[in-house]
Amino acid sequence: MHKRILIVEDEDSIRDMVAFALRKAGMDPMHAADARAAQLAIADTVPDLILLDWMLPGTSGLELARRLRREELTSEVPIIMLTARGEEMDRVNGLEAGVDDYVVKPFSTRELIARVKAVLRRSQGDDGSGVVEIGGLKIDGPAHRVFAGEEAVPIGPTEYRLLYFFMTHPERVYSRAQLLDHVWGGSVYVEERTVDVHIRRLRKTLEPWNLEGMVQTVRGAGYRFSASV
Amino acid sequence: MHKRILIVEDEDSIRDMVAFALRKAGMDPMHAADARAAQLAIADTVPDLILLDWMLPGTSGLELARRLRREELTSEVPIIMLTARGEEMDRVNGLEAGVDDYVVKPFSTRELIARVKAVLRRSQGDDGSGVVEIGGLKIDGPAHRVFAGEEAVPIGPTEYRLLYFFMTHPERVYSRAQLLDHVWGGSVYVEERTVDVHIRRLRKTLEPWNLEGMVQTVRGAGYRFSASV
DNA sequence: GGACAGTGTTACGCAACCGTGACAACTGTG
DNA sequence: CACAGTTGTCACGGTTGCGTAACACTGTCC
Repeated sequence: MHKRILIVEDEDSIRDMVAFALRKAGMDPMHAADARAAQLAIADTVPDLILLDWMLPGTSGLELARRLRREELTSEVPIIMLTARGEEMDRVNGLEAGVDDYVVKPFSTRELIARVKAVLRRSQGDDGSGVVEIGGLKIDGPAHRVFAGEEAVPIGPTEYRLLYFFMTHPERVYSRAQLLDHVWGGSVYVEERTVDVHIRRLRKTLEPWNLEGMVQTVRGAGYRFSASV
Repeated sequence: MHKRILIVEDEDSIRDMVAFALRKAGMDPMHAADARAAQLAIADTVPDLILLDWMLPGTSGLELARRLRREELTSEVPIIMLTARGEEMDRVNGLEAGVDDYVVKPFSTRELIARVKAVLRRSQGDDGSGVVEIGGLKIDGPAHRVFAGEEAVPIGPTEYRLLYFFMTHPERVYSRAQLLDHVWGGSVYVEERTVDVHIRRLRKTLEPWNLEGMVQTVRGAGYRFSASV
């Protein structure tokens, strides 16, 4: 789950500091010194988040943000602005341009990482409410309920926990042992094949809505939950 | 509907001032001087809201907030942080830890009370009138009455409190322990199975209006009150 | 194409969980 | 003090969901 973060910043010292912090936090930093380099980098690989310096040589950060919003590929990539103190006045313009958050220089790397994580969380549907929705399937943690579209899905406790884990960790393969750890809780011993059976049961409960394809088998590796069939 | 507010603050003067203001506003203040005392107080009775000083001797307010969020019983008790000016930098950390609001010292008691009320209102689906209506069932807090459509529903004290809690916290699962804490009040010890019996009694009182389906069992998790069947 | 490992499917016994009715203790009232 | 209303607890029975084994099936590698 290495998140790719593009840093658009002309000062080397700040760029290196941020890159180091991001790498330490398990993310994958790329960088560009100005707007042109940023667009080239994005054309190559669309990042999961962009850290954008307000003041850039040539095209300003604000102008770049506006452009990125207009492009289809980048219209949903979250942007965090790096601003110097005193530039805060322009917050309004930033919000208008679709910026997701601000960090005021000088900032601690801890604060930056916290904001990056928060924005990433928000951008992936996890808004902290405990409700996750993926491909027509919705799971409501607090209410302990599952919906396929508008209909409630009857589901047992273990199937529910399994589905909840999958929906909060989609697009990723988990071995039977890992699933036992996360869903059953590690301290109890059950056979690995038990996972298979519950996978089967989960598929069966999703069958009436033709969603059983979301639970996918990866031969020799485990199971994956995915929106795409 | 006396709301229990826990004040976690080591300075006597502030604590007393806040307690006095809260009492005047019709709430029920408890207090603790540090994190340890706070946890003991909570173990006795889960409050409806926590006022938490940022700087505490020993465990910091932030750390305590994180802990409380992890505990099932207190995971949804709203927290308002009391911070000194200049500590605002750490807002990010606070939001991450699930803090609901901030009040910056020095604050007026009027402001504090306003925030407390706002947060309390937000934390339960209460618009302030004390009257809640869900799916044909209406509960009138001030009048201490329940209506199914136009008809009054005869209901006992405990059933009433249980129903009131459910109707102010619908669409959400509560374990028996949580219900005991919120409806019975925490400081008394009763068996968890007692909840079952009162659930049963509540269902029976709602039966003549075919509303017993609103009280739902979630096997292995607890009970939920919901308009949808 | 044959052998084998990996996976899907089904059936079954068991344990956990929950609903229900009965009952005794408690409370307040006249 | 008697009585009605209310409450907490217990015990029993039924149901649900669970883990496991056994077997069928599928894909892969030589």
